[in-house]
Amino acid sequence: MGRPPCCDKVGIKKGPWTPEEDIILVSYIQEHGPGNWRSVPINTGLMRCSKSCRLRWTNYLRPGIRRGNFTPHEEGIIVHLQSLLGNSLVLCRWAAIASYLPQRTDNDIKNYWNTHLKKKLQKHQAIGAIFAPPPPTESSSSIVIPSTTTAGAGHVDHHHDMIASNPLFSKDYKYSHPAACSNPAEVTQQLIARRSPFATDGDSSSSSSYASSMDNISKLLNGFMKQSSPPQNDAAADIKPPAADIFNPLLSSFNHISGGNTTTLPAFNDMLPTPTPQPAALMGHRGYDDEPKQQHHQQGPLSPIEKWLFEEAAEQVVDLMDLSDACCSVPMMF
DNA sequence: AATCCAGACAACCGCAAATCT
DNA sequence: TAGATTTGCGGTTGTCTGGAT
Repeated sequence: MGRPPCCDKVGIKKGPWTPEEDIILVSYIQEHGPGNWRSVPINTGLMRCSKSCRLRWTNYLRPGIRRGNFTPHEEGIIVHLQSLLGNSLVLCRWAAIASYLPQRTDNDIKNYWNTHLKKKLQKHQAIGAIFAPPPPTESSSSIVIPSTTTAGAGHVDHHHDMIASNPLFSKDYKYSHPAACSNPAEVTQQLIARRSPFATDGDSSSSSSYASSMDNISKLLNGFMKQSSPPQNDAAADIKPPAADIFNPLLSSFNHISGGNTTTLPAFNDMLPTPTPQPAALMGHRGYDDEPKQQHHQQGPLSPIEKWLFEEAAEQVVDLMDLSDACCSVPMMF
């Protein structure tokens, strides 16, 4: 007696998305906005489940997504927050971490962690196991929590070790991360400031994110518009072709934006990610897409857990600074 | 040139929480 | 209030690509 099924399981297409499917999805969302995902495959004729449509949009097609290499600054944030969120809660909160990097998706961050940062840290920790001073004693005041992440499976992590042994903190991160300053209060403020998706931190690279995403979609649209071949299979033949009156303005808008003009397409502007760190992400609340949008824009007070995390982060940075000072004379292995 | 292998990343799966009737 | 359903998240898998042999 709940909601009707979003889609029929029979005939659902899986695997990589085709440019045609992307176009259909983008054009539909451009017209109707994201949300109400169960209606997307029904109304577009896409042979995909609503879940797949949402994932495709969220992780790939959504405007504002920044693709490509992660900066040392971003790496620092990820490693830092992963050391906090990934080891202090039951699960690693990729969504919470992603909320501090509005231009990156949780999937991207997760992938980047698993393919790059995890190995980087493991390598460093392996070296550290040989050269590092004795581990802290149990009398240390820091909280020791069993790791539940894949990265840390089977061992207990100490926050200080995690951060102090972090090559990003001791090298690139130390000098590029705005939070890597000597004032713990400022560090906390900076972390809190990142709750705002529109907070500027002087990162010049951030300005390119929207354009790069627009560029991708523009290419997609261009490629699609050039194609004159009919759908290659029966299933695709059933797909309702997007109307030209949707595509033409869409294409011109994308070209306009990706061409360097800062004027944004209003409809897409409204759809820009609202990556305000959601207390829900920390508290386990599951928000819905069709929730009132202003809810995501509100900064709101910090949840108790967030407060605790930020306070602890500030305390740990103080300790980190002590450690960094102590280790400054030690040549880095990188 | 062909094959193998590892890295990168897109997509899927399962689960839990929220929502609806 | 119960049960069905949707939605979102984290973990995992599958596929593609580039480099090495």
